[in-house]
Amino acid sequence: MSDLLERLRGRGWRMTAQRRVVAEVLDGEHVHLTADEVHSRAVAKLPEISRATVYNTLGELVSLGEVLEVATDKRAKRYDPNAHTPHHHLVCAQCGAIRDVHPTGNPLADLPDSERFGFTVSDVEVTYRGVCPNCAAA
Amino acid sequence: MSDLLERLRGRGWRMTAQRRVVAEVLDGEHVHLTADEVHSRAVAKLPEISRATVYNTLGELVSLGEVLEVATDKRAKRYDPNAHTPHHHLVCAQCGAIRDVHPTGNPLADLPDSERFGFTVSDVEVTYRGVCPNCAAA
DNA sequence: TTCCTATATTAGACTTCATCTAAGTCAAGC
DNA sequence: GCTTGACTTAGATGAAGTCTAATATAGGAA
Ligand SMILES: [Mn+2]
Ligand SMILES: [Mn+2]
Ligand SMILES: [Zn+2]
Ligand SMILES: [Zn+2]
Repeated sequence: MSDLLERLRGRGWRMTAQRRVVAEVLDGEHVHLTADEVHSRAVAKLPEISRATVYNTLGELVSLGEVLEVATDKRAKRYDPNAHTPHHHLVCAQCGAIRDVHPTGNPLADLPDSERFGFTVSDVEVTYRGVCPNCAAA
Repeated sequence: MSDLLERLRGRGWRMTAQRRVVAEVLDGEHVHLTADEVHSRAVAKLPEISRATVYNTLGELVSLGEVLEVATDKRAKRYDPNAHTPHHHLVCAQCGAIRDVHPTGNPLADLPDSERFGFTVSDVEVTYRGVCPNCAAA
């Protein structure tokens, strides 16, 4: 994730303790935290960081294309640092756990012109739903 | 939609003016209204209907499987009366307009076992994004 | 038809998630 | 070290949705 920090500095981002901590919290694979979860974890490293700054920073990271917003359930949005390798999501309908997945096939090619209603289609998002092994065991 | 009313009555649903009006408002193709939009349109037909009743009724219709909740953008949920013919959605990124679409292909088959992480996968939802003709013209 | 009651409706308080504001702070260039 | 415009903050505000407890009514019973 210091790649990220380098890129951000290069883009003229002013580096602050708060921003560094948010970026650190977002490091890892299959990471899809809510803003509140990011805030809790950030507070553990930097007790005085405010919710507003977490929201501001996440919003900036999204604008810069470094983080994706995902809205898999109907609750709080989640933030996905895996923005540079296209992927889709597999969501547990019970506990909300999310995994990154890479299906084969090309869903964009599967939408015939007759089903495009004159839209310019640029993107497709596939969400698989099911029950995770943990929830199935319980 | 009187099909719907018949089915609901058959299931022991107590028929009230409010429920009838909500069901009427949801009639049609490519209908994906927010709860607030349903309420506004219902008020036009039955001025004293409350927001709580609209939310209650929509929730019941969803539980009964007669209406689907769709969360295509990060704003209010939308309610989709087209629950009996499986379909996906094409969303205008600018104005939020939604069309029902029927892509070819079988995305469930496109998720290899190695990408299922032990989940029991039961459902897949495909959301296409683009710009509608209206927004492209403007 | 009238009565009864379980079910439905209502206004408005409350919750959650998110954004905004205006005052204070500080990173980084000079 | 200064200066300054960008950053951070607490708390107010807003939007979407849920809950509550008082009131009304659909539809079956008599
Ligand atoms: Mn992801
Ligand atoms: Mn639809
Ligand atoms: Zn689970
Ligand atoms: Zn549009």
